[in-house]
Amino acid sequence: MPYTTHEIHRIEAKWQKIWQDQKIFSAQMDAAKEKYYVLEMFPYPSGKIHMGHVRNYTIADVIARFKMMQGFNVLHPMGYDAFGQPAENAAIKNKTHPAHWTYSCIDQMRAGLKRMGFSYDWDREMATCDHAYYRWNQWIFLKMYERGLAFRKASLVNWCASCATTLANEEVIGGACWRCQSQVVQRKLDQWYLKITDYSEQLLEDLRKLDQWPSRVVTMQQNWIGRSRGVNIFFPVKGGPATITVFTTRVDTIFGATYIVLAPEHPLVEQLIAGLPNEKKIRDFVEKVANESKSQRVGTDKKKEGIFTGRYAVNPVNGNEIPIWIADYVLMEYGTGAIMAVPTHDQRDFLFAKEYQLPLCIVIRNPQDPHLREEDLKSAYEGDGALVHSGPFDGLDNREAVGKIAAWMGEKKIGATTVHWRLRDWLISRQRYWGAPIPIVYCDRCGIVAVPENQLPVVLPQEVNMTGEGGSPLARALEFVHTLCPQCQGKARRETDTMATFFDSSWYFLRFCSPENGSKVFDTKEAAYWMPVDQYIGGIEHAILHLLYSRFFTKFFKDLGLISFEEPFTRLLTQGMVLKNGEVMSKSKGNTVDPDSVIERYGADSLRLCILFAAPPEDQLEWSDTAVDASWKFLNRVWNLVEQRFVATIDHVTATDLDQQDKALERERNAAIKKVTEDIAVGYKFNTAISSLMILMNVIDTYKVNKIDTSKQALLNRAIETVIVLLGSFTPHICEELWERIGHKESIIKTPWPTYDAQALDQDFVELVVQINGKLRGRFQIARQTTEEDVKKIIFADTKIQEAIADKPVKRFVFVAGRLANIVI
RNA sequence: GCCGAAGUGGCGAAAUGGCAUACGCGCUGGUCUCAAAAACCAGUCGGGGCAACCCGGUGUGGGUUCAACUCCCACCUUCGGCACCA
Repeated sequence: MPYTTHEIHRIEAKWQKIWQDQKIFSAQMDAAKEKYYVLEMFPYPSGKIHMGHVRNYTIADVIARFKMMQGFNVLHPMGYDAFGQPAENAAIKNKTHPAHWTYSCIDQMRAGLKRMGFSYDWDREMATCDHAYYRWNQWIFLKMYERGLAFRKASLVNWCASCATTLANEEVIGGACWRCQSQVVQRKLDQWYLKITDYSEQLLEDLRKLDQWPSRVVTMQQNWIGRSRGVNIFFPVKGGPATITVFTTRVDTIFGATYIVLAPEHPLVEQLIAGLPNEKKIRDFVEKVANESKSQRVGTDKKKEGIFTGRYAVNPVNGNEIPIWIADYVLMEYGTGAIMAVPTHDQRDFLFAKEYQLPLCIVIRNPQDPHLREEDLKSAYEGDGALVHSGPFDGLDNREAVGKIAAWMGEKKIGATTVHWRLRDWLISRQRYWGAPIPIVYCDRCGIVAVPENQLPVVLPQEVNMTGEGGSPLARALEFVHTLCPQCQGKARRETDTMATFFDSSWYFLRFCSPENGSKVFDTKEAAYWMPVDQYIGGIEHAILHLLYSRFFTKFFKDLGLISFEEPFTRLLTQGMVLKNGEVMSKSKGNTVDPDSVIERYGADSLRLCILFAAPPEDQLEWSDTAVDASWKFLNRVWNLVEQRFVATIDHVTATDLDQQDKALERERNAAIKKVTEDIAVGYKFNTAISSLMILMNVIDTYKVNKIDTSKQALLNRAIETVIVLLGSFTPHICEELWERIGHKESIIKTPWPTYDAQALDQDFVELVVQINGKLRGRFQIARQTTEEDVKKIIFADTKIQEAIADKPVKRFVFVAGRLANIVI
């Protein structure tokens, strides 16, 4: 029977049912067995699965199945990151409820996942929009609130007008909303924050432990956390009473500071300009900058603009009086919102100083041009050199001077060494409906009151009027809003913002260890056994957002004493995107390929094989219809091989004296075991693992069996079995079917992973490459153990080699046993 | 500007410093067929040669080495991240 489309569908459904009925992938804690936790970043349920999901989950599935066959106790769960704005938007558009929309998407998604035959423990399936899940969000929030890690503050926040909600810093990509790409503006609002900055040091330090993460992800996190060591310098304002604190990483240039610049939003601005003659002009300027969006303000080629306050500060190292300016190129969010300007050694300051004719003073001598004068400078010199005009530090190398000047300033109490972080606290309030309610109540008498633990969950009300406009929808659900204060029982109001959905996904991997637990956020014994996740797999787009937040939550749980490890994900794989015609597949570009349509024609196995074979997991993958066809052809070959050449009545390999053909078959069989095992284990090189199976197939195809000789048939049988077992993780349905057909009773998953015989890999004769001066000049079939001396004799006796050498003297003879000889003449 | 990754046939791609292009696609020719499809067999980096074989060749230019896709230096291109970060 050929491997027809009809047959494929029958077989795939059959085995999916068997796996389900027998609970083959159900994971139970077992202290006697070594665990392995494979997890892919759980999907946002937006409808049917797409090729990106298929790729992500196929990679994970191969790893999970491979580990199962290697005898690990594998946890491989799946769930849905189900809260979020798209559900709300879709509900508004289609006049339905977000819950309805979300659960119907989940149904479609689950069906798609099952059709692919993934090895999930479906008993652990969960969705974050279920109150059995999000009540623990609320619990975590309360624990953070108790410890001062969740707090409310009024400040400028990122606001996306099109999404009608606030955004975390991590959600602003290049000045635009991560979801809808509209420009983000600043708004002053009272909002809830998580104090992720308390963990800056740990989040940075522990990156060192992540040696099995892609280095670029580690680097991106490093940059995001952005530790910079420097000095806070205190500049007294002439005529007092204020002191301006300036942060600098270049304290070595302090003697070259010729003016000071404040950010327009700097709190001292008001005090400094009050009562000055040009007060109004300055205020107008501040106003003008405030009205610019961030991207307008920091636009790449934008000219720096500023205004003189009329006031002066005293440089504490030399007593120089320097003017205080306000300029748009200084940002309130970074450092202290005030800088000392050193135009000779900072290009930004240089451009500004030239624009407004401010003074320059060289303090680092450029070794290339030591006599350069200020008036000849074409740009700032940002390199190294010896200090000049720097009082007691003249002549010092500027890098050495950094520490010395900082120490000196510290002693004189005119500066203090400090560390500045780029990481900001995490804004989690969202003015949207479809999210976990923040468990807080506002009481006129008691103020901000946390909802007591025993009153959780604060359930999201069903009936809400959503328009996508006019603030939090929950604020209009009066039955929800009006409540009693847990402390005084007086009238109170609930918090009507919901939590950012990244909160939900920051701890789901822990919940998967005990998803049914109704009394605790997670079972600590289960978590101690299963966690950390051994292999995490997902897209690079989460390099900062989700992965940073999850690391933060993990550290928080450790501080709560619930877990004992620091990092949630031991090894991380970021899979490449799936492209069509050179562009990322997306609905808006209209270049998607529906996995279902491929499955319909070729089956899930061909789709899986095609995706695994086309490119290494981390690389981009260009989708090709012909490649699926090729995968199907290959599986068809395997199918026909079993049908036509496997003889079930012969099952033992008895022959001991193998001929050349037998040895070649055995060599390829063992080589395939070695290659597939190593390729999966070392670098998830599925593409080359599969190619080695194709090579084995090619050898099997040419292997001839004498009908009378049962030992040859036995060898062939064994080679066929090896193909099926090794292929089993890649294309599980067809392999289970064939495995059963050749007489096995148990699932292929229960079969131990095969081992190879190193001796069988050795060849009696090897091809020795002979080079002359590194150029290929001949090949010789030589017995494997031939010594260097004997090789020399054979080679130099060869007429072609003799011709090539001619009469030139041999200077050197390089010999690599079993591989190559190089004659240098 | 800074940081990171990558650049190899017509295409997807492969190569512990040791035969460049494995494996697959596509293409060409053949077997089978009335014919086609499928399947199978052979060929397939460029140039020269009837041929054995020779020459060139992994983004560019240098270097290290008996030997470089691989290591080092400089540059070009593409992609990704960060970015008036003081």
